[in-house]
Amino acid sequence: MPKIIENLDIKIFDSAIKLFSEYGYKKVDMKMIAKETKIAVGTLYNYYPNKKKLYAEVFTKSWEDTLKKADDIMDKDIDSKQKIREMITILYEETAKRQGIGKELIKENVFEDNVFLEIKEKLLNDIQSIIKDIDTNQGIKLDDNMQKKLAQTILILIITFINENKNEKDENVKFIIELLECTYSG
Amino acid sequence: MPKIIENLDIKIFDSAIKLFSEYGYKKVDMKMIAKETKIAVGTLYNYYPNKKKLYAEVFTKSWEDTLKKADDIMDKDIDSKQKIREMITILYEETAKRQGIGKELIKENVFEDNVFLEIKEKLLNDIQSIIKDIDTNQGIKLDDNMQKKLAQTILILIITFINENKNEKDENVKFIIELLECTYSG
Amino acid sequence: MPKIIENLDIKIFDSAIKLFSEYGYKKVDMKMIAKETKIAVGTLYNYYPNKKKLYAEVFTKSWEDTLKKADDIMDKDIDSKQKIREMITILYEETAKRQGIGKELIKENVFEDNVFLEIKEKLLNDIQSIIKDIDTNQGIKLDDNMQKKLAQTILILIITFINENKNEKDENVKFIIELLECTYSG
Amino acid sequence: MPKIIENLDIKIFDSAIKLFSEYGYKKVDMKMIAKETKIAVGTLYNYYPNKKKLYAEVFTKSWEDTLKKADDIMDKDIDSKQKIREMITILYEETAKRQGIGKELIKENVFEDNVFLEIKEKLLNDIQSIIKDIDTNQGIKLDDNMQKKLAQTILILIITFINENKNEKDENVKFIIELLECTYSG
DNA sequence: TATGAATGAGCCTTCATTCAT
DNA sequence: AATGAATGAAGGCTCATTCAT
Repeated sequence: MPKIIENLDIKIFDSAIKLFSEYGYKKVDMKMIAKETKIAVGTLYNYYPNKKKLYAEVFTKSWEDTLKKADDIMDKDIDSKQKIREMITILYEETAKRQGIGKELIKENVFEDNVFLEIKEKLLNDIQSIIKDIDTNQGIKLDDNMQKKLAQTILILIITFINENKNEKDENVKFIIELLECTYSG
Repeated sequence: MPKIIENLDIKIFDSAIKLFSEYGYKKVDMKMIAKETKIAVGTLYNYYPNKKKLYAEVFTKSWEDTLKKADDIMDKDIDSKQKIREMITILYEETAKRQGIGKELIKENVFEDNVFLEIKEKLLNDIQSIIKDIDTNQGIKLDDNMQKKLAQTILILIITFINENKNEKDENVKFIIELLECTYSG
Repeated sequence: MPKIIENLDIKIFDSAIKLFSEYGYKKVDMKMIAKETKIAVGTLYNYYPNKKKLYAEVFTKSWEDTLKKADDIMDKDIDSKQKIREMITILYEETAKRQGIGKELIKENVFEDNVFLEIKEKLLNDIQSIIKDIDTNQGIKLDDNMQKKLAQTILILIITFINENKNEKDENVKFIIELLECTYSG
Repeated sequence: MPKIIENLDIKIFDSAIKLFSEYGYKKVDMKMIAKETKIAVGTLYNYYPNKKKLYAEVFTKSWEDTLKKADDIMDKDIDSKQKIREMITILYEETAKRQGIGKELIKENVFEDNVFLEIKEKLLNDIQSIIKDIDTNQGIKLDDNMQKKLAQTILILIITFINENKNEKDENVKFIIELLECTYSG
């Protein structure tokens, strides 16, 4: 068995997530990631073929994780208002963990790469289907385009508030929830 | 014999705004701006000390312009619901003109520079004061933090929808207005 | 007028030809060329878009030069035997000037780039047409494929002998000429 | 438990010859050779100290093989004209098998290593001694330098024609033979 | 002041080789 | 002896900025 550092892919991933979150894609260079992981640059390339792919991986995986947690909530047997609350809360908390990475969802022109568009689409679809779910439970019927815009609103507000109003988690979440509820009752 | 060019600072500014709007900060290089202005690269540096400052200038000025237009609407003697509508519409249209530039408001960590934070703060303050105005007219009293978040929401939704739902101007504007109105009635 | 180094394209070209001749494509790096030219690396890229293109330029130009000289001889009003002699001699002398560069004609798989195949094709065509010319003058009629192989033979022998039998210019040239003449008389 | 593999040196050699023949020195990397041999990269280094040496080995051995076959023909009891034919034919066929490897004989400055010069020298000596043999049989006396150049010519033409006129084996061989015969009769 | 060529730090990526297991 | 992950020097290219004219 060869020289081995355990779970190096994960360690690299973690360094990358940390650095990308803090500094954003551009300012992080491969040497930084290697240094943070305490390995040589070349080693990175045994696990991720290039910087963009590494970023894409970090980006995708972390959002997928988040979505999984959101889905888990959807499956819970609780009333739909409560569901919304928990959902927004979990999305908020997870996104907060990786600030710099959430933002890439907005500045898509940094990457012509489709990975980002795809994951965003997927993310929005998921949120939208959660909204649809809630709609059904509440006996309300918003049209598709409305649902889509609502999903976009939720996502972007989460990202924005995390960055803008750093220490107001509870108010931020409350605001988003109320906005959503108001839409239903309005 | 150096040719003397009149209003060169403005000409450079115009080229810069055009290019940054279309391609965003990163993809525009100083040569492009020089070429568009039909001057030499070196000349740029006689008017703007570096790329970042030039961008900041462009960014600031163009948003200030927009805000002026929004203020004009506030001074109009029309009912406050109509005001909201016109306001959102004008913000939307102006922002749409310079996509690439609007987005920088979100990805602020690209620049450690405060110019962007400052202008954003100013922008939000202005929108917030417009909201406050409307509040007063409607006899409603939202607390400051609420107002601030509402301002943030409006701004970010405009930027987002312009980028995401390009050809749906009317629906986009309508959605934002309704969201806002719902908040008041809710 | 900006800072300027006169004929820098030519100076770079000359450094490149010198280094590529001596060390071959692979071993020469852009920094070496810059250093030899006494300029910064970036400056190279103002004149040649990348290493491969620079090499291609050097390669093409130097062979075109050689061919021009060969053509001049073809136009001379001398007997065709004498023509062969002068032709081979000039090809030999010119090629000798840039050893390392001649050899690229053989190891074409280094570059998938067509520039090299094209210039080789052109070179062989030229030599072949010279051969055809001589044929006509001598009242001999070799078929095309034969002429082509003869052209290949001349070219490759020149390159080979220059590299292998460095200090035997006269014998090398004589050998090639005799080989060619023997073909005609045989 | 390390698995012990029999004749691993030979297996590596075979993989290497196959890959170098097909792709040339540069494009083949150690991982490819390891993969082809179905062993680990590290294992290669237990048998060959580095890539260059492995290549040199492959190169040397395969040419030695070829030469042995050429020698066998020399020992045959057939008329010398026939000998030339068979000799050229066998050299051609063998060289064709390993294109990528033949070419290294020309671009020797890729390697400062002497192995290539040595094997080339040996190869040329062998061909030259075959020529000498033929000379004697034909009662002709070419001087040494002439013989050497003839040997160089044969070798280089074989390599060249294989690469340039891929599907013309018979014409290629015929051309080389005639060139050689013409020298004798001229 | 205008010019635009010159500068060079900086960054991604490759791959032969090493070495812990 | 076999493994294959880890290493890191090396090299191509970019582009904001400088500065001689």
